[in-house]
Amino acid sequence: MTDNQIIKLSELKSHCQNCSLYDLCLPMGLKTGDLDSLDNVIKRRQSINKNNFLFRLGDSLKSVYAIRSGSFKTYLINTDGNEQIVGFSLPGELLGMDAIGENQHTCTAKALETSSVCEIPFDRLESLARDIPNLQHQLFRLLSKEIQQDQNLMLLLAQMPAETRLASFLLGMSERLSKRGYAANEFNLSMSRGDIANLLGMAVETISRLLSHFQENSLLNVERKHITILDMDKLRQLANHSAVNCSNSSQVS
Amino acid sequence: MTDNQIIKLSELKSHCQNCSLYDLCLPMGLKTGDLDSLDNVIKRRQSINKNNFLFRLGDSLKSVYAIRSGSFKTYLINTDGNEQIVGFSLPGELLGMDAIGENQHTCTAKALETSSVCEIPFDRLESLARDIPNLQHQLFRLLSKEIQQDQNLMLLLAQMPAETRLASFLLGMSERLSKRGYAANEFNLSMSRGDIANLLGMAVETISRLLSHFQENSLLNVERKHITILDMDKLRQLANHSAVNCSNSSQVS
DNA sequence: TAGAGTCGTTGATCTAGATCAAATTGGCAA
DNA sequence: TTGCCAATTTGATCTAGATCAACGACTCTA
Repeated sequence: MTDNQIIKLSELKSHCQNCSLYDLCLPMGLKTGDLDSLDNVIKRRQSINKNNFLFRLGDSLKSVYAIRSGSFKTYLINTDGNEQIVGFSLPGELLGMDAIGENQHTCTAKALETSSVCEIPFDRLESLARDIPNLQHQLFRLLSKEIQQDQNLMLLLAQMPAETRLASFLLGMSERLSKRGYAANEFNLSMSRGDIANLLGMAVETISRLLSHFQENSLLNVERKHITILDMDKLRQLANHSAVNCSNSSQVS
Repeated sequence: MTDNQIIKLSELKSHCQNCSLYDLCLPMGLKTGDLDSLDNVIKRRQSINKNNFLFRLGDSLKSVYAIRSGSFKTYLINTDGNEQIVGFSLPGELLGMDAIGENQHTCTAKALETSSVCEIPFDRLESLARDIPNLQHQLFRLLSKEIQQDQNLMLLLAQMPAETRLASFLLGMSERLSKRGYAANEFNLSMSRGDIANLLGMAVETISRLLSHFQENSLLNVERKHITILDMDKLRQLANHSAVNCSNSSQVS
């Protein structure tokens, strides 16, 4: 690799236009000129180590964050002091929009692995949205999509048995990851069994047992965090043909 | 009542400025000039009979609706064809924002009783939001508030026992109704036991038993749909000091 | 590289709340 | 009014999945 190429590479990495997540992230559907405006607003790259916080419940809203790599869990703290995970976030998703209502974050976002994000100061994003109708519409879309996702998760929690919940969760992860260019049938879960259990309203033991059970039935291959989906159709059947997108963060498409 | 008064009354009823829900509804925080613009956009008054639909899953997004009187339930249909209620909506709340993401409604809104709404064409609202920064911010707030509410309901569904769920639901209804000027400790539930059970992910029988139980313990007085809260503190305790706002519609404050 | 702590798995038991069954009440159409 | 249907209540039973318990496997630290 020549010096020239190296320079180009670093240049590539620093603009929305050339970001590999371009069509997943906020810029989707913006015209070139508008993209430049957005580009100017974004504070690029910030690295967060595993178990560190991107923001915490109660933090005042300064920025929203586009995830470049890694993953996060977002959770509430209930009155007993326990966490309730409300979503896992993957690259290309926008995190932190929850705070707009109260001007402060209503949940905490913790890195599940070393991750990197683009920081977007919110006040500038909001004023930019007034100048770029398309961006305003995009933001409305993101928020309303998130509501839909949460509602689907509510449905799952309110009336689906454990098996359906887990199948639906795995299917959702598979779909989201495949959108990001990863294999649909083979991936690593960055979150613990406990985190999955918490999100789905079940006990860790039940998650573990179901995974073993899925493996016995040749639906999955489970090797610690590494999941291989062997029979997608069967999994879909168990999931009632509905994959939950438990992102609790905003996805464009 | 003189003719003159009648005329004035009808005039009163037809403008946001004079609506009794003024400070609950969308106009909150807008300046007089901006209010006039909003006023011009609103198609006033539409009456919906019990069990009729305000919109249905799949309908294309034309308008959002501000509830003037009555109440609605909003629900999804799961893959087995069963409904999953995601919220109940009361006067002063905005219904239909769910549709922005896909440009079509992702849930169905059905009147629980004869109700009346103000219809607000969405395209005009969106363009108005670009001209009125405060309105744009207001809309962002509404959407993000709804996300918060849904997340709190998720927490309830994922980790709280039946008793806490119902107590929290009743507390939420009480709080919302009292904001609307009704008594906090005495109200009518417009939805059936079955609807409550569905929202909270429980069986009708459990709802019924718990209500009887609450009554035995002098927490409540239950007479069919009419609920009187006798011991608010105790109810709060059972609810873990968290009231779910299961509005699935947007509330300003 | 030993030791401690965390995470995951598996088995045994228990229980909150579902499901099934039946009686009671109320609302409403004819 | 009567009769019917839907909603609610109450009781009896059953079960999915929680909880408790014990152990094996990884991972991090020193």
